Amino acid sequence: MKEMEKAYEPSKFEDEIYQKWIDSGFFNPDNLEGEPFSVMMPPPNVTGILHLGHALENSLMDLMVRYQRMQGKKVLLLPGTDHAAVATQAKVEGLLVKEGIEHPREELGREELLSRIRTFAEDSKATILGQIRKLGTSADWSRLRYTFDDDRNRAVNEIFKRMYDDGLIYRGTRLINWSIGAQSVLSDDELEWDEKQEPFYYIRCGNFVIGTVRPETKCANSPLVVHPEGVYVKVRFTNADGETDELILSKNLFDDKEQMENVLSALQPQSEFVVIEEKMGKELEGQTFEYETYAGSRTFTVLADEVIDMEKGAGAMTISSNHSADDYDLANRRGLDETFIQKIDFSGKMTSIAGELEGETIESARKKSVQIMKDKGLIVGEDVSYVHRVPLCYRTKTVIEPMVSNQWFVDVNKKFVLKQSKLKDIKAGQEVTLKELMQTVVRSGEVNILPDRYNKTYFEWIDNLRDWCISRQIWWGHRIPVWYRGEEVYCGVEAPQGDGWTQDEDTLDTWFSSGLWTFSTLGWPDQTEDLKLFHPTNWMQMGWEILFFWMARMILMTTYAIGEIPFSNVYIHGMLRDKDGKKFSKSAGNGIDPLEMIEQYGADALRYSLVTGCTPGNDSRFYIEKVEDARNLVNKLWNLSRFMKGNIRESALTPEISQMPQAYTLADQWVIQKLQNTITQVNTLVAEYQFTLALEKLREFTWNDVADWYLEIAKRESEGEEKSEILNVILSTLLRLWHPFMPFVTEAIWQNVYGEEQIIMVAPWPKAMSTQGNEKIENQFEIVRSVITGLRNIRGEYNIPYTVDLSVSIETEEFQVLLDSQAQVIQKLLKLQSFTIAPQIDKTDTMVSFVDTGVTVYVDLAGAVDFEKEKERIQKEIDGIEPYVIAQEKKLSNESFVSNAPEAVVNQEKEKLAKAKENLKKLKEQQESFV
RNA sequence: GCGUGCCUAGCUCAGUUGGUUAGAGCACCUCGUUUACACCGAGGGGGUCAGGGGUUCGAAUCCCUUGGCACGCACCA
Repeated sequence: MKEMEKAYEPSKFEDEIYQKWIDSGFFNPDNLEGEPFSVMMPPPNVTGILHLGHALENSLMDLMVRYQRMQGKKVLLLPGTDHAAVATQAKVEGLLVKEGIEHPREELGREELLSRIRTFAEDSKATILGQIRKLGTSADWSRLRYTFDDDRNRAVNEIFKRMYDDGLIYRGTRLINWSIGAQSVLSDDELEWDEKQEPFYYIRCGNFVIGTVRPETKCANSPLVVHPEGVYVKVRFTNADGETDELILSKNLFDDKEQMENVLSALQPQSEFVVIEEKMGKELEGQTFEYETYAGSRTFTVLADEVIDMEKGAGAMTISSNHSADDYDLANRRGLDETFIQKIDFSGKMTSIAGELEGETIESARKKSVQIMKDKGLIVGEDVSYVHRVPLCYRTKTVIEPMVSNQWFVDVNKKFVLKQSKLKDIKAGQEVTLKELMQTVVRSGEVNILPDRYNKTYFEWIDNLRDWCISRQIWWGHRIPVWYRGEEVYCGVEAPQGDGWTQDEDTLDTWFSSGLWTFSTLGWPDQTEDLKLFHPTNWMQMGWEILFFWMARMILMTTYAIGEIPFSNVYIHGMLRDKDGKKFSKSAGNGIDPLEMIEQYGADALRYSLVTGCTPGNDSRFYIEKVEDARNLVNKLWNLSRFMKGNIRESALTPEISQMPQAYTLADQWVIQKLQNTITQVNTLVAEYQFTLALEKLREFTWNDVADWYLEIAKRESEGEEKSEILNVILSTLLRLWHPFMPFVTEAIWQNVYGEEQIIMVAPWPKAMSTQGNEKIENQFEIVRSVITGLRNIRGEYNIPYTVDLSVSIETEEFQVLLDSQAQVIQKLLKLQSFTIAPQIDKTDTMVSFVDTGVTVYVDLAGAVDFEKEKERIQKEIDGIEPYVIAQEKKLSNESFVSNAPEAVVNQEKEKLAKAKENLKKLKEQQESFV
C-alpha cells in the first residue's frame, strides 16, 4: 500500500484515475445492473473551448449521475457535441476574413468552405471532449454523439418528412429576420435587442408630418396613414422663406405646445399657427398627392387605419411593407399589394428605388438621405434624444433587417393527429397542435421545471409563439430534405430517384436538430433497445438562457415524434458571472479557462466551488477564493483520511459496512449517531436537488464534527486499536458521500486505503442505520463540548498558554456522572493536570467562572484575575441573556400564544426559558460576588 | 406597458410547508509548530434580514407598498 503524501496533489492522480474509470467499463450502462437512469449531456457547440458555465453544468449532471450510479442504477450519461450551425459558420467565416479571405462564401465556394468549417469543428470537438474528461464527467464514450453525424441526419430528415406530410412544415413568403452578418434568416428568438439612441426625424410629406428613425426608407410611393377617428387640424403660417404655408397635424400635437416645439424644431416659422380647418382622419382618406422625397417625387394616398397612435409624432406615417413587421401586417390586412417594395437588398445595400443612393449601405444611406432632405427643406424636426431598441443577430451582433422572403416554417397552431402517445393528457389519435403539446406536458407536471417560476416564463413564451422559421441560408447544417424538378417537389429522407432533381439550397436551424437530442441519440427512428430503456430521460439541466431555444424545442419534437416527454426533470441553473457580477465574455476579456483552474486547484475543487452556493435559477459569481477554499477542503478530506488510515488496523480496513461498529465511549456514540444523521440529511437534500445544503451538511460534519472534534478526542482516547472499526466506518462512509461531488480525490483515497482493485464509483451509496441510541447522547456531548470550549475561551482571554496548567473545578449535580466519565477527554484536550467535579464548589476571590445549563466551571487564576475584565465578561453574558429571558417570559405569559401555538412549541419555549433563567441566576450571583 | 428574480455580517451567499437568542465560507482581531493537515488548530468581534404598512400568539420567511439592482416578454411609424 502506497504512503499517502502530506498534501493531495490533484495533477498526480486525475488523469490516471479517469483512465481507470474508463477501463472499468462502468461509464457504460451495459455493464451496470438495475433500474435505468439517463441523462443526455447538453451538447456544447463546437465553436471553440468550454467555459466555466459548461464546467458548472458538467459538475451538476455528473454529481447527479454518480449519485444514481452508486444507488445501484443502470446509469447512462450520454456525451455529445452540437454543430451549432450559424454560430460555427459565423465563427469560421470571421477567422477566414482575418486571414484575408474577405468574402469566404464567394471566394471558396460551398464545398471548400464546408470543408474548412468541418476541420475547425473537428478540432474544437476534440478540445471540448478533452475538457469534459478533465472535469471527471462520467460519460459513456461508447455512445458519443454529434448533432451532425449521419445517424442524426437521418433522424432530422425523418422528422422533417413526417412534419411535412402532416402539413406542419410549409414553405411560404413572410416577413423574416434577416441577419446581414450571417447572411441568413433567423428565428424570432435568435434576436438580441439592443437599446440605441438615434435621431428621430420629422419629415414633411405633403402637408403632413411623419416621423421616422429610418429616413433612408422614405424613398418610395406609399400610403400616408392617419387614424380614422383621430382629429387633425390644418394650420396656416408663414414659413422661413416668408411664404404662406400649411400643415396638417394631429390635434393632440397642436394642443401640446412643448411637444410641438420638438416636432417642428427645424421649421422656424415666422408667424403663429392659425387653425383653418379641423377634420377626422377618415375624412382625409383618399386624397392623393405628389411630393418630393430624397430620391425624387413620389405619390402618396391618404389611408385611414387604426394602427396609428395619435400620441406619437404628428399622428401620421408612411410605410415600408418589406422592411417593417407592422407595415407588413398592415399592407396584408389592407391589401396594399403595390407597397411591397424592396428598398434594401439582402446584402444590406439600397436598391435602385433609392435613386442616387443606390448601392449605399443602410448606415451611409441614412446619413446621406438626411442631408439631401435637409437641403430640400423636407426635415421639419429632429429629436436627438430618441431611444429605441434594435434587433441584433445573436451570433454576429450585426443589425437585423426585416425582409420579405420565401422560407420554411413549422406551423405551431395547426391541428394534426398525434400518432402515438404515452402522455398523460393527450392520447394517440387525438387532434392537437404543437403549441398544445408543449403546453400540456408541462401543465400536467410530466415535465417538472425547477425552480417553479420558470413555468410561468415558459407559458408566456409559448403563448406568444409564432410559426418557427427553420430554414437558414448558411451552408453549415442539415440540408433541407426537399428536392425540386421543374414544378415537382419531393420531400424524403433520401434523395429521389431519377435525374434532374436539385436539393433545396437551405439548411436547417440548429435547434431543429438539437430538439431531437434526447431520442435521436438513442438511435431513433430505429426502435432500439436503448430507446426503450433510456427514454424518457430522467434529468436535464440547463441555463435559463436556452429555455426557449432548446427546452421548448425538445418538448415540441419529442412529443410530436414519439409521444413521450424528453425528460421528467429540468433543473434550471443560473448564469455564472465573474467576481464583479459581469457576464463572462470574450469581448470583456474576463474569460477563465476551466483547464487552468483544474491544473492549479484540481477538478474536485473546481467542481465543488461551482456547485456550492449555487441555487436553482439564480446566477452566481465565480471567485478564485472559492476555489481555494474548495482546494483546502479537498486537502482536509485527504488528510483526515490519511490519519484515519494510519489508525485503523489492517484487518479492519474494509470498504464494506455490514453492521454498526461497537461504540466504546460517548464520543463514539455521538459520532456514529451524527454520521447516520448526515447520511439521512444528504440523501433527503440530494433527492430534493438541494445540492448546496447537502454540501453544507457534509462539510460541517466532515470538518467540524469529525476532524476537529471526533478525531481529536479519538487520538486521546485510544492507545490501542479499539477505534479501528469506527474509524473505518466513518472513512468509508464519508468517502462515498463525497464521491459525487469530489470524484477524483475520493477515488484516490479509496484505492489507496482499500486497495487498487476497489472502485468507489460503483460502491454502494451509504444507507443510514438506526442507532439504538438515546437522544440524550447529543446533549451530553454538547455539555462536554461547551465545558471544553468555555475553558479554552478563558485561556484565550487571559492569554494562558497550554504550558501553564489550569486549576479547574466544575460544579454540577446533574452531570457529575457524565463529566466524570469524560474526565480523560476534558483533561487531555485542555492539557490539564487534574480537575475536580463536585455538587458544590466554594468560590474564592481568585476564581473566574462561566456557566452552562446545569454546570458552572471555576478556574482558579490565583493572582491573575482581572476583576474588571471579569465583570465586563459576565456583564456581557448577562446582556446577552437578559433580554431573551424577558422576551420569553412575555411570550409565555401571553394567553394567546399558549392557547394558539402547538403544545410542542410551547413546551420547547418553556424549557428554553427555564435554562436561560437558571443561567441568568448564576451569572448574577457571580456578578454579585465581585462587588 | 406586462411579468419575474434579487436586496440577510466588510465581501460572496445559504436559510422550501411562518416557531433555534438569524447561519456558512472568505476577510478581520488575538493566540498557537499539541506526531493528519499552516491548503492547519484554538478563541473572538461583526447583522434592528433594503424602508414602511398589514396578517398572525409568532414574520428574514406570507400579503400590500416604496425604493434600488438584474432579467424576461411585449412595444419599438
